[in-house]
Amino acid sequence: MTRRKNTDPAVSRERILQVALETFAEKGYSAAGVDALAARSGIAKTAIYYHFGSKEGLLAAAIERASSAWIEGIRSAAQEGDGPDDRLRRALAGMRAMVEERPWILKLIQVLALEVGDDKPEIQATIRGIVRRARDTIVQGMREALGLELQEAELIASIFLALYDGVAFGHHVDPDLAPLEAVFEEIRRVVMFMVAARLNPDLGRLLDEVTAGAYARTLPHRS
Amino acid sequence: MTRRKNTDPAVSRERILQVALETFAEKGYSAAGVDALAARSGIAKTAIYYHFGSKEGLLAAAIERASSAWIEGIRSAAQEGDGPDDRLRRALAGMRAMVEERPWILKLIQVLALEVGDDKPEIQATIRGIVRRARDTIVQGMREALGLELQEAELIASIFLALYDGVAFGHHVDPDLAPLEAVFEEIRRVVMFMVAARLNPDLGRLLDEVTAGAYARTLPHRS
DNA sequence: GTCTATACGGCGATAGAC
DNA sequence: GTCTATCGCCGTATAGAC
Repeated sequence: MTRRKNTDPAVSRERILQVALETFAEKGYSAAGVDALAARSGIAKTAIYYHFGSKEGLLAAAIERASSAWIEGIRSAAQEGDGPDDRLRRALAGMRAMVEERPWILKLIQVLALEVGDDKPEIQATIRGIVRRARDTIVQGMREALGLELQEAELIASIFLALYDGVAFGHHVDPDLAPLEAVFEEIRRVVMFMVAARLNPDLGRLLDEVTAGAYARTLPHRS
Repeated sequence: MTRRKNTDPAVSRERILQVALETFAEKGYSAAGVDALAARSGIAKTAIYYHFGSKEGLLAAAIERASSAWIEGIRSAAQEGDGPDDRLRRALAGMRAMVEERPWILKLIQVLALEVGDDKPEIQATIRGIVRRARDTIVQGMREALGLELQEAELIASIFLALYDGVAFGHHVDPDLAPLEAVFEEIRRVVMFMVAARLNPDLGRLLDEVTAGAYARTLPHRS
């Protein structure tokens, strides 16, 4: 009648992932030692290596999980919206909340991509998967919101995503650089601009002319 | 008549900085050991600590130098342009060249900000200084190009910078996600849009209406 | 003030017995 | 799966030479 400590390996995996994510978020990746993770999760250090192969593998697995929840959260928030404009607003509200309340998710993704998995094809693939999924979710969201296939939807989604990443990074570096309220409002207008320019090619050209005209009006003749 | 090994400490400093930047760029920050840097530069390991205090301090110093040259390069490229439109094009060409040819500069800045100097006020200050300088250079560039003080110029510059950072990150993660050619062309239009919307407030409102109209036209009536 | 030699503690990772 | 032991490397502190 000996009680086995852990009948299910999945339980151990979950426990480690949870502790790892908490600790990485709290203290940063490199500052969180594997020994400490093992102690905190009550699981042997070597078991971590058995499950995830390396500390980097652990980070990748933890991020994989967290980013899925994160993408899904924004997606579902957007889906509650009524009409393209409202959907975009809700999506942006969700994205902004992430930057303000859970900045470590994006931070850890960036750390993993920049420092850790630079020459590990498997980890690179994980990150690419996350980025692709995020982009494809945006594309799908635009498709649903507009009810049609947008030209260059993937390009727009990529830029949208890049803008978000960059804003999150900038806010992490210097929260006072620009107020998030204004930044996200401007992102909204920029995204609307990019979409509108594709919905009607004439409109795109018109916008180009209008912006060019704005310059010309400002500078009647140079030198 | 003994020949002193090093009459000038600045020479040592320069040598280390140069080697460090090369090695960090080549192998990544954490993968480049201080031992290797010392061996490659022919300077004792502990001398590095004498000059820069820590490995992080060394990275900060190396980035400080590199980013100055990098900002200045883009700034001077833009200044050769004739008129706002041409200046923007040249600046973007310079920025794109940086992403393609020297991606490690931005990468190292991001690493320093995200992982390394997360809780070291001095290093945080260094990074903020770089970001602020980059943003202010953009603001100044717009001022010179347009010949007037733009409303919300700092907001626009921040978003421009964020967009650039994000694109560089995305390209590092997955070069095939979106072609740089198209991405930078779209950035150009987005920046022009943001600027034009400020040059004439009516124009800003018009653009909002036009984009809103584009949606309405696409979806005459929902459900 | 500039640099070197030596030594230390800690980390990620591995090997082998259970 | 866990445990113990161990390895090699890294960043760092210190004492002292020029």
